[in-house]
Amino acid sequence: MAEQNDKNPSPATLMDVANQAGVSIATASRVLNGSARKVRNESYVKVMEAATKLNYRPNAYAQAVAKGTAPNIVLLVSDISDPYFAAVSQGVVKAAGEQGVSVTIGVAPDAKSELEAVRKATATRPRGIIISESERIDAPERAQLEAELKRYEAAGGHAVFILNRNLPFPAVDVANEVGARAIAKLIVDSGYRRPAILKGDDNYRSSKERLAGMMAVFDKAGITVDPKAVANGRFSRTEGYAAIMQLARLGRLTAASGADAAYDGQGVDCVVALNDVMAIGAMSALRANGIEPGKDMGVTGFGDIPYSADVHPSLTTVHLPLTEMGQAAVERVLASSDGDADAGSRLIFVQSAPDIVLRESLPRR
Amino acid sequence: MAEQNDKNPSPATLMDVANQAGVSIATASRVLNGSARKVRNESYVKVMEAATKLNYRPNAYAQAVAKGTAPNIVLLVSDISDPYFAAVSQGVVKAAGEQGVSVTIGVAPDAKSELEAVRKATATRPRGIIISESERIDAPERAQLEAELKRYEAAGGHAVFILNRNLPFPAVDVANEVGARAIAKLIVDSGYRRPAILKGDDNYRSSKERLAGMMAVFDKAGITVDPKAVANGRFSRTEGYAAIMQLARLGRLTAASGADAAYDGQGVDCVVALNDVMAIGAMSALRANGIEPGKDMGVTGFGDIPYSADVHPSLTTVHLPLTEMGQAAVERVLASSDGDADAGSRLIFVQSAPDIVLRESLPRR
DNA sequence: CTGTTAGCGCTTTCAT
DNA sequence: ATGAAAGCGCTAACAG
Repeated sequence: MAEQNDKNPSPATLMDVANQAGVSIATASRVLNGSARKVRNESYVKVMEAATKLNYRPNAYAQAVAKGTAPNIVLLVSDISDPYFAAVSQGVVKAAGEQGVSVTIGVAPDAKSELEAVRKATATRPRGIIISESERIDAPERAQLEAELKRYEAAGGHAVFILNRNLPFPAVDVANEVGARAIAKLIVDSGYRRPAILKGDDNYRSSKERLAGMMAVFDKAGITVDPKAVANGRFSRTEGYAAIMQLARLGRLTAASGADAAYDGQGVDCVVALNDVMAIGAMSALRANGIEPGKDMGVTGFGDIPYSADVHPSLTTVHLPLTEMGQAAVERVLASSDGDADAGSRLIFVQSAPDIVLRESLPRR
Repeated sequence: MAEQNDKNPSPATLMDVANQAGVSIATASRVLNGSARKVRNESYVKVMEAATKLNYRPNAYAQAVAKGTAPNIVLLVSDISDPYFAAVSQGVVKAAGEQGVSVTIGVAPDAKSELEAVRKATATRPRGIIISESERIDAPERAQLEAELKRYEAAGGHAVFILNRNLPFPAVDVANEVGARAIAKLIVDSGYRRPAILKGDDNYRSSKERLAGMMAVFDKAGITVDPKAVANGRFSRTEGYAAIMQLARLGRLTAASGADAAYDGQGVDCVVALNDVMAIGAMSALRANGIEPGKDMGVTGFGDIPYSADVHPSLTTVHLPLTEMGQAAVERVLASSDGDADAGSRLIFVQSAPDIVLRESLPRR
């Protein structure tokens, strides 16, 4: 009575397959996973049959241990439910998938969890670590993060940031300033003169560059942005909303609110957000204050996340190649990890001239 | 001249730490990773110091191989950039993070890639596999998928579906029908009589149940849904858009288009989408046909994805606890995997009475 | 409490 | 072309 129990709770191993096929475990390994198959056709077939019959699946971890390297890359984002990250992630996953490497997505909203996440990630010795943050976080953890990643690199890993060039690692970048100039020009040309600015942390490159580009154009047009109309916040819907609520509460937005209004009591005529989700949050807040965005006040974003076309009113913004940015990051990681020595410079530019997307939130006035 | 080269390209191993600390590798393992620390305080300190100095990070894969189990769960979604999945994913990542298990997100838009993804996933022997699909896919791969997952379960794994109870695996579920009834009632009570329905595949439970719930209410209200006003599509923005375009092209939507119009030439007075992204796509398509959603025609969705509040007009829909659904899936996976034998029934209900969210897309008429 | 010693499943020389 | 054997880094009995 052979105990050939069918519901054996453990998966077939390479050895099982080898036995079943009547070959050595080494041979089995060669046909199932190895590279150059120097295996006689006969045994090749036997092994394949055995594998199919036993439903063999290589243990990815064991392979990783034996090979000393893992077939995955990890992607760290601040928030998956933010459409910006979703779009970037999509590019990462797509590109990685095409190369047969899987991606582990980690979510780290703040510096502390980010450091933890990186530590966990390095413990898995992935081919690469891609970090896409919503802002530059100046925290004590920052130095540790850098050290950790440096060690990871020294150990043969590859770290790439997306839109953050503050740390000494390769970074995917876009022509933020060019895009900013373009939309600022549109704002001016459309007849707006008193912009409120919703920006991110000054240390976050993207925010800084976008701001610089816009300011240059405003200056040239003779517009001096009133500091009373500038608000800070993280690049999130919530903070875009909060920023406007705050401005409204202080009476800065409209002339009606009296002397506190920005621009010498005239109030602002448009809200310029340095990122789409902030713009979307801002529109909601404007409405909460009885101001109809796209009508009583112009609004612009930056990024062109997929849903910016669906919001109310649809958002006039700067198109950024979000998906491509994710892909570029993967390419860089994989190229470096394929021994491509120093695969290019530290900055990886994607698309040189961001297009501006004209929609309804910034009507000519 | 000690060759104590600092830029050694390979990370410290447990052995390095043990040597450095002057203890056995077993002891080092105990203090660094093991559970019950039965280690003398003195050696504990020495090991910790050595570990810090050498910057030791356990090799997650080696641990997994040695332990025979991995500290992660994999989440398979059809599309990360879909806000529905983003919200669910967020719940999954959050819940998993709290338990110290990391999540690997895979993207599999169709049956074929899904099967592949599951195969890759099982090769990594994760604690669990959570599958969140946008529809039921009837394809030959389906049987293989089931077989694969069954094998995975037999090997001690745990598979959980989110909103798909067609396969014999645990599934997170919500009261679709109740929600559907509620919104149908709202539609009727708001004065609408000639709904167009945008549904998903009939084999996809969520779509089917929502449809059934609505139909029951419409029937009772004496409304017979005109088959000419019913369109199929996947649960995506694109297909919601396409469905409406198609209906418009056939002249079904408005009385103006003549005899082809649904409801005996009267045309429809509202579009009822069985999911939010379809509704959003539909609104865009309506506009493309000169019909202003929320004004000329009512629109409803189902799901209450975060951005449904921001679209134009904001969407009246049925709230689904998206994040909680993700969390519930994780809890089930972890509970089962913690030996909680048969942790509950096959269906995991989240929230029994879906609320309906009143916004602007369905004004009283 | 701590060290020894087997493995975990797989890859990879190194012989044959 | 194929097998034997030595690891990969870590865990887990099993003695002390």
